[in-house]
Amino acid sequence: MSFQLSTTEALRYATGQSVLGPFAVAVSGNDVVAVVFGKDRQALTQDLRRRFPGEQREDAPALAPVVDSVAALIASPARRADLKLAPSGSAFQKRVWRELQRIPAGRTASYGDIARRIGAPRSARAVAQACAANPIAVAIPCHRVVRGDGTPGGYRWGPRRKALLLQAEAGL
DNA sequence: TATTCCTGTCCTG
DNA sequence: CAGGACAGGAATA
Repeated sequence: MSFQLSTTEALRYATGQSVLGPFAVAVSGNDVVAVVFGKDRQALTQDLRRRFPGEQREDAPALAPVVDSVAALIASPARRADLKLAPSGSAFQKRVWRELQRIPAGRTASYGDIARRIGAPRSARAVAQACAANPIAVAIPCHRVVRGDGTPGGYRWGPRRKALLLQAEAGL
């Protein structure tokens, strides 16, 4: 849940535009801790404030390269992003998120598949819940998880974004 | 096809 | 602390 770093430095964030709409990226030190979508700046900062109750400040100049990297990743989700990710969550959630990062671009896995791979074969629904709680959109590819029957399943950021992401990495 | 139960988390009262 | 809601799925009737 909450995490502690050796520095007393506040969380830094910046916003940007992508092919899937406005987004925000938050970093702690050099680690990306969140990538979220939202309809405008106000919704984005409100989302961040809800996720990270502690002190935080906008730092657009310093984070410009990170914003560019994230925007490029959203446009081409199949590419390998050189971002250091540090999502905070429960042990179960981290197991799920780690497994998601092993799904190759252009491929999908079902919620049940992920549940089996982390050794919790009955926990497909809990896996879906963990996907929904994924704090780092696109970079942790929760969009590559679909239902066992092949239908898309849900997506925290809307079915349209999920479909577009999958379509973007389908042709390789 | 419709019920029922299962699993881990989060939100509410 | 109890109960319900979830981005699912397997088992059962």
